[in-house]
Amino acid sequence: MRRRGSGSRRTSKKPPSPSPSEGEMTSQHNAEGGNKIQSPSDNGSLTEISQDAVGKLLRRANKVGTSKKKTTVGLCNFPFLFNILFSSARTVEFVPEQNGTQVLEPIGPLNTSEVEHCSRSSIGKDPAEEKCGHVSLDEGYMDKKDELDDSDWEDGTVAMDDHSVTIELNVTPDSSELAELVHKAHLLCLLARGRLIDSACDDPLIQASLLSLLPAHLLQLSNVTKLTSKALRPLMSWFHDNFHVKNYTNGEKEPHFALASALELRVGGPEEIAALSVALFRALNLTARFVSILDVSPLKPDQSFRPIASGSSKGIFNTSTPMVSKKKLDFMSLKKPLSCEKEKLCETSLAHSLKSKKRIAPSNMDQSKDPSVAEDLNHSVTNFPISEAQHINPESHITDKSHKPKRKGDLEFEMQLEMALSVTAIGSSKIKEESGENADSSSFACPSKRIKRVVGEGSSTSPQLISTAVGSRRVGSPLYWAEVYCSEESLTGKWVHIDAVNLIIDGEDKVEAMVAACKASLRYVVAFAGQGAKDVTRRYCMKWYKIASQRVNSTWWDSVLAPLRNLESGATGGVVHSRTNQIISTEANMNDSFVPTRSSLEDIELETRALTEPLPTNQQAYKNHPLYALEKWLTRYQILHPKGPILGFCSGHPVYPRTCVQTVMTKQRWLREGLQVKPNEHPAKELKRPNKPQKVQDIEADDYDCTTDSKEHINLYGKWQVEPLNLPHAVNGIVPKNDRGQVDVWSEKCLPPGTVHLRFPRAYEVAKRLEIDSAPAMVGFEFKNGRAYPVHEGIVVCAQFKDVLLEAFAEEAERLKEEEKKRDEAQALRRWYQLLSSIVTRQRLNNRYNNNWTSEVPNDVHCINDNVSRATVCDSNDKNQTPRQHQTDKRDTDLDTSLSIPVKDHEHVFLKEYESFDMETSLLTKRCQCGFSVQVEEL
DNA sequence: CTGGACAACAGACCTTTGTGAAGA
DNA sequence: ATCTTCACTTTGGTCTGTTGTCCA
Repeated sequence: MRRRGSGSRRTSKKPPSPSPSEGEMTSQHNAEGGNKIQSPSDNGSLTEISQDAVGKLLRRANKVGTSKKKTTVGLCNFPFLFNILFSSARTVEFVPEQNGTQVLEPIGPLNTSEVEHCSRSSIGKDPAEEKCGHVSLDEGYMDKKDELDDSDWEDGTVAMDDHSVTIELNVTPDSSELAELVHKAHLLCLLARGRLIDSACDDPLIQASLLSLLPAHLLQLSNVTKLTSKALRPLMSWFHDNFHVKNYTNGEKEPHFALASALELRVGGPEEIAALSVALFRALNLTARFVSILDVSPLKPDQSFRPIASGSSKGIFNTSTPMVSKKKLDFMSLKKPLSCEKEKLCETSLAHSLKSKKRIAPSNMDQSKDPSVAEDLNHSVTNFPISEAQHINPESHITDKSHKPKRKGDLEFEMQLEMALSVTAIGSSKIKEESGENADSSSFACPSKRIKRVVGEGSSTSPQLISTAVGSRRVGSPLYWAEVYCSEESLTGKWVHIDAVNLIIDGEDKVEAMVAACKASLRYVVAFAGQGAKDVTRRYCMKWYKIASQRVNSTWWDSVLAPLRNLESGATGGVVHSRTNQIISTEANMNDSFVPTRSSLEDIELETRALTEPLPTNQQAYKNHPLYALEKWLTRYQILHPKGPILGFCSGHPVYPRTCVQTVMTKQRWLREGLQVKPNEHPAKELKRPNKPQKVQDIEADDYDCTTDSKEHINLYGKWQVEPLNLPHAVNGIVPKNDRGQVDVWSEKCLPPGTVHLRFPRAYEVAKRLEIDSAPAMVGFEFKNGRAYPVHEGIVVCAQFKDVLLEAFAEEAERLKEEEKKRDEAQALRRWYQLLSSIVTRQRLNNRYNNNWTSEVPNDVHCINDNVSRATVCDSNDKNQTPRQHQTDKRDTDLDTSLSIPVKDHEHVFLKEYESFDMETSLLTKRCQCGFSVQVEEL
């Protein structure tokens, strides 16, 4: 089945729960299912921001849609945006039992996995790569779409291939705006997604299940008061032995349920495994965060968006393409001896709580045994058995420094093989698509692909190999990990990076290299805890200048994160968990004096990182670098002052701190800032004046050579060369004016002391009438026809006249209003007179030249007030002002005469009973007892 | 293959204070 | 003679960011 356009989409049935419209989104959602938002400040603002962004997006897309341009990129995502945001709020008070039922619904409300998938995989990709594969995805889309303007969706091309959606992306001329909106909305989605996972990590059931699996000696970690990263290694070894990353999806399951499934099967996607590690830490009363790279669609258009996420990371997210084939799983399982003990344990612990009927073959289960765990207690990560590690997790060998390759070819082949197995479903499907052959065979058949090794220089561990097939799609990129707060890790404690997927502990400085090796960038790294979030990109990104331009406007991002940061710091800052015995009370309730909190210490740490970024190696990076500058890349109006210190060199050019870069301006520009150049200051910089055709000025310049120099150069001055503007004071009510008899009011700062700027209209006339000295205020220039025209607005007067003038203006305004009213009334009278005169004239002419005038009288007689039951037709002054009248039943042959006879001493009375109304002509005929009648057109 | 340097290009920015003829 | 209105003509050079190409 292949559906295209909205026509066919309309036929799809709606999901059970109606989707709220844009405007009602928040309220409806909150009402639905009784789910409340925990923190109004949090979700309120977040939702508002989300709504705003999504609303803009919709409007923008609708606009583009109506202009017959394909902008499917935004359209596809809108419905998901709604849903993801709902999901975000929905999870705050999450009850596992309820969700179990939700998840089991065959087609429920669009869940976030679809959103995630689509947003990760759909945006900005080539049509051929666009596979968003979920039926409910399309249905959710349909549902929302129906509530929106149908017509605006016609241009989006969504073709369905069985269970997949093809999205075509065409770049529109104003796509930058759209790209930014999509970027923002996508960010919000991923934020919400992170909160979902974080919420799942707090699930007591999952935590309890994890604890039940944990060997007794590892349980002691919960009593450790002085935690170091080293102490976590046995735990991570055990975890890594027992939980495996697979190209496996938990389908459409809601995160809590997906986590539970992964826990039960001990196999899951990277996100699930990382989340389980977080849950485990939290179960052990450790302060832990779930950290995720928000792999968001590009901020700028025309940048292809290839999600970092490999298919393996989409465990929770459903994907369009089938996940790793059964064959692959079997292949993996064949390598791994099984241990069913854990599985049984797992089953018993979860069987009652989880209704999952899915069970992966036991072959996917654990292959490690308890004894090995015991042995590994004091084992470092790098001593992990090579073969086992490789088999357990293809990526785990990355961290293995002691691994000795047999032969280069063999190693490459093995790596390729394992990568192929661990690669995402999308990856495998892409291989199929691109090579047109079996994914397995394609990956196996290319052992000659070069292996790139990225050596990460770790602080705690030895250099690690990060491997990826060069030229192939990105695989193994870390997307999710945990951060555990280790109080003994440094003087003040430290958040320690723990990547359970790749078995890396305290490898924060390796993340960037690993991500870079996968041809990705970490633009946003966000840590989630306590339903909140905090941007910790600085911790992992050493080359901030590379990502700064790819990040959204920091003001917006900070405002989005502000409420989430509070939640996050509330959860991790001081008292960690209410159920914990390990109270780390570094927070406010210590005493009144300032106590540095974890959050504030981390802020300082991140800020320090921002200020100690290493010098870039390429010159262009200095162009807009926030910390460093090369003189070469300064702009026309920039200068180094002071010129030093030199922080280093780049390609022979000295590197200066950015703080030395000062902006220089002309005297005129400083004037606008309310500043003037100090006397006897030499220009800090001279610019060559552009060679404009000077016309007459050239001739003058020839005559006065002494002025040529200043004409040819623009003198620029720095901030240190200026002082506050010293304008002449207003004296004796006289406004100091310039040589043009006006005051240049670039800003309020430019007003001479003792004067005010009055902007009301006709101010000049009012001041003139009161004989108050004033000067026109020139507020700027308008450029028309290649010339500058001064723009005047209001006047400048001495401050003491302000009130007088304002009063006068008020009186003037009142007077003008009165005059205008009188003028209007006079004009109305004139027009009435004109109208009635013309009517009478017309009647007279008709009477004189056309005896059958009555039949031809147009029905254009308008009675202004048709509710009036009386009409006075006598007018002693002007008989011609009688309303147009005609007698139908008693016609005088000489109407002119009849009209000329004043109807004195009689006032026509039109009684209701004598009225008649002609429906056809809408004419109401009123009759007086005297026989006089008036026709009135009903308005 | 990658990154740096450079050129080309497009868009943004800055510019910065009437006059003469015709008609009322 | 004086005042008011209207047409005139639609810059253009430089900076800056982006993109493509070449080369080490």
